[in-house]
Amino acid sequence: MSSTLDPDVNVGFLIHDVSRMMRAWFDERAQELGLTRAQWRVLVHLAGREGLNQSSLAEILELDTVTLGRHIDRLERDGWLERRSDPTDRRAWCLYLTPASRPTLKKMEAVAFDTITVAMRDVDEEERARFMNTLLQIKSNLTAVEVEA
Amino acid sequence: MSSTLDPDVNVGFLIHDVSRMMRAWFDERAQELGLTRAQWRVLVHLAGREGLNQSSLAEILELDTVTLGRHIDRLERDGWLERRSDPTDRRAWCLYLTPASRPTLKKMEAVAFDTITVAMRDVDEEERARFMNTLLQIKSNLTAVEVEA
DNA sequence: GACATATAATAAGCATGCTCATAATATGTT
DNA sequence: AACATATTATGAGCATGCTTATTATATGTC
Repeated sequence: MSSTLDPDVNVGFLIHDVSRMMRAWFDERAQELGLTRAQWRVLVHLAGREGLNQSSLAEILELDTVTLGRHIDRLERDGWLERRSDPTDRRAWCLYLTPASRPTLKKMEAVAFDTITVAMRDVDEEERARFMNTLLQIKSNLTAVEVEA
Repeated sequence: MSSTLDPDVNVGFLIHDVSRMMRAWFDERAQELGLTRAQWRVLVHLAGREGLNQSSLAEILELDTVTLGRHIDRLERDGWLERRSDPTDRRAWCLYLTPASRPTLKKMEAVAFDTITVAMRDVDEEERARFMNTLLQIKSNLTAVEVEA
């Protein structure tokens, strides 16, 4: 029978496992910096695009506005970003990083770099490039189907 | 600067995204079958190894015993598996699929197959094999580091 | 201007992962 | 037998993803 469905080599399970393991590795090292991986992801994508509102950022992150809203709540509470009211739309908030978050983002980057270094040990440059390409292809395939549906 | 840390091409974020998107795609199609992806994963790994206790199954799934315990609660409540007391260890439960779960597992397999088919569109056999190998390598790298730590 | 529709954000609540703490039982040592 | 330690499972509580419903405000149409 096809190996596709063998749980030990099913590519879906494998991606899920790898994702979970990388997350765990990263979170363990990043814990002392006071930001979770998901929170960091929000800040990274906000950096350089400040002034965005929550909906736009949610779209970039491919997250729900609800899910992002909760992250923003906690990030604001903990002093990583600011909500400023939008002068042109009273429903919306404009998002800005606080000065405090810059150095922490730098440190998180180093942890991310370490994570990738460990994960990719013994995977050469060519193989990494192929791997990334396949991931991008899969992402694009799934995005395409979603749009159709 | 290294592209490694660009959020749009960071391999960690990419794996995370792909994992999330595959999960969403799968869950949407599997919803009517009454099992979530995570629950299905538990049942698939239990099938063929019945009589296991929760700790052993948690180890196979690389899940926490707490996390697995909650899945078992719901799976038992919904009639997908049975807990039978272990005659040799009064702390432990032995786990068994119910007859009802077999046909549903078959259907879930079909959904899994479709998921992979969609995700892997335009990725040829050789590239798939390379992709799987890299995933396995990453998993092994992360497992190795965990053991060291 | 009034009404219908769309958009930005939040509230409530579920599933899934985790950690830390606890209860019950096994096991190994003395 | 008694005690210390390990193992099996659960309880409580947090973070992160989701969906559905609601509130407030914009926008487009009559």
